[in-house]
Amino acid sequence: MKPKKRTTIYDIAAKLNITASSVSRALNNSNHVNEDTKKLILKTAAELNYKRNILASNLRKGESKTIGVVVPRINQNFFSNVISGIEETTYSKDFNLIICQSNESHDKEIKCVNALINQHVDCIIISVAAEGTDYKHLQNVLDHGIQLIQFDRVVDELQTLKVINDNEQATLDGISHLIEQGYKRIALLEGPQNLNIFRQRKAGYLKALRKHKLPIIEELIVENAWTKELGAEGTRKLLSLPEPPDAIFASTSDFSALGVLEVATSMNFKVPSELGILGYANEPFTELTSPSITTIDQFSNHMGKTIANLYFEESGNKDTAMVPRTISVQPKLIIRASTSKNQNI
Amino acid sequence: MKPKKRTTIYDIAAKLNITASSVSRALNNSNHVNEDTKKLILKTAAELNYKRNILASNLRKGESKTIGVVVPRINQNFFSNVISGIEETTYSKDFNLIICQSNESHDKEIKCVNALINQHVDCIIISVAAEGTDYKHLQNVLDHGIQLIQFDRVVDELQTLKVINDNEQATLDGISHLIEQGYKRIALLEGPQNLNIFRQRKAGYLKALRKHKLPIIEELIVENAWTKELGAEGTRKLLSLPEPPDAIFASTSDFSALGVLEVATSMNFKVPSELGILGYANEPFTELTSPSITTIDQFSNHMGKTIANLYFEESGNKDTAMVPRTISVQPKLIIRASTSKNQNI
DNA sequence: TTTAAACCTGCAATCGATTGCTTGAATTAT
DNA sequence: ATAATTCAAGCAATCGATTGCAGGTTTAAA
Repeated sequence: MKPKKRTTIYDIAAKLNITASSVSRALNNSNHVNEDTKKLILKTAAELNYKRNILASNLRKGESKTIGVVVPRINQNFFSNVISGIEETTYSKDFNLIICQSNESHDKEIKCVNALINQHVDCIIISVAAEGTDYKHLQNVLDHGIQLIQFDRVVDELQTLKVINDNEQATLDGISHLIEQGYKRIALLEGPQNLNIFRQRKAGYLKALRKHKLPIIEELIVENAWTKELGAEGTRKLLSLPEPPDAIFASTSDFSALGVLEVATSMNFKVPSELGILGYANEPFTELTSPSITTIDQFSNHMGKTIANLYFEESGNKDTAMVPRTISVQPKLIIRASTSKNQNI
Repeated sequence: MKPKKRTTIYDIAAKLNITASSVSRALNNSNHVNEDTKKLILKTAAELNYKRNILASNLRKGESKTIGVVVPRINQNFFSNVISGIEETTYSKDFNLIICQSNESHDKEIKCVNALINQHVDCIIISVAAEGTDYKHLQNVLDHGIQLIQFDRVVDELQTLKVINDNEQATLDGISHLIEQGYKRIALLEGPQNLNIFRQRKAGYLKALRKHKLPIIEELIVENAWTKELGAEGTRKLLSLPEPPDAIFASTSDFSALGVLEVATSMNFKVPSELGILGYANEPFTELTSPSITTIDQFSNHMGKTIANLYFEESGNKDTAMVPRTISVQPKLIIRASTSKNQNI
């Protein structure tokens, strides 16, 4: 690690006996520089292996061309796909991406957000942690004049741009599909109700039952069945009931659905004939289990692109004030074997 | 987005009738400031919702406390786990992470690396794209005095810090396991040989065969079977041979192994009794297929932490020159049903 | 009481790039 | 040939934080 000094515009200027101003203008392709000198400067810059110091440039220009992303977990399929989508768009616009993960911890989320504010990022994209009900740190982002875009797990009260899946509609579609297949006692494994997505999925579930005039049975609704283990535990209880359900909607995730499948198999319930299973998220493994699991695809990569585009669209019109709005991406029901009571798929 | 001006140290100084120097010193907890004024400054800073401008600070200090990461794909299980591991460590050290993906494109990789150099990152962590054999851009990183750490897919010739899996040993273990199970005609689906990891896996395969005195049969070695589709295609050819193999090592990935499994099933080869399958990477789905797939775990999250720690260790001793060295993480063979010819697992 | 040391605080330069303003030269129009 | 315009390039301030040096005050030591 020798601290070899990097060439600056001054080095180039000195070598060519001109001022740094001209060098800067040439490098920014301004038309206030003679074409010949511009070429000469560019050539010299290349020779000296010049790399613009973005820190200085951004400081001067008061922008950072950087977007911060905070997600619960980078290595969760849905989020890494969203990030990948965001990256594809931001890269094409020459923006940098700073990635943080909250690990579902409210405290870490706050620290990450503050770190990003310090960095003077132009925008913060966030999907909030499961913990926490207090969102001063997000209000703080807005107070600093930084664009804030929430996605997937959003805080309704905050006036920001939001990109979400239509969880309620997707669930409605999914449950309706179950009912059409002939399932009548449909259980719900629900997630923490402080997160909007889980509230919406529950709402979709209830709406579907009402729509099809099915009774809502309290004992078929299991709280907080987020992980595979909790999903399995909930399923064990459900299937031990005097009148067990004939279908289970693992609203929290496909992992939970996997737990359902494993318990069902071990308790000798036949899937899908005796028990239908509906998951959420279209994790890659859902098409590999036997039977494969019916689930809901969230178009995560596309969602990432939508988010990034939203930012650039919005930052385009600096004159008009930001209008808080929500873009809803329509998820898609992926029908597979685990819910095909009637036909073979 | 109102361009609300952010408070600077000058605002604080003006309010308290002191100079920015003192404010700066107070904020940096220097002991050259009176305790009382320090407290007052900190209090005022909090009141004014002051956030240090890292750009200015870094520009002045000539450091960025930022690490750049370039991987082929963010949303690939192995890489997102490594990134997650890196993040956990860098976060605890107050460093930022800028993430880029090359999408396996050499050109994009070069652009990403240059963008990171522009950003004045302190370190670049990279796993190179499959494309490309020319690594001037990485040499360029070193020439700029930026620490460079390669991982997994490394370029041997470059004198840098490297963190790798012992691919050869892992493969040796895997193939030996196959042989012990009684498989005798073991095929290899190999990856692009410009990548070190695939060369090493091939080397391990050959070494294992020699060690156990098995013949090396050219027609059982299939080039470039990287994806699930290519793996399937290669398998179709292999299983159509007059003397088909009795085991296939999908050295490129578990996805390729999945292709093998699907083709084998559709061609009515019984796994594992008639065909053993060995994958690589321990993707989550490998334990969900039927039969589950034997594979090799790379301890990706741990690898990420190792990489980040290596950087901080190295940056600790600025006085001594960097000694290029390689840290080898030992992967682990995960034995599952797809190779259990003898016993049931 | 005098001298030395310790302690605060301010001044001003610095990091590298950008940009409004100005000047001088070259070009065009009258 | 002279005035008007265009063009190129330089000057100097600016973005916000940091830091070596210097000046002034207070405290401790002689």
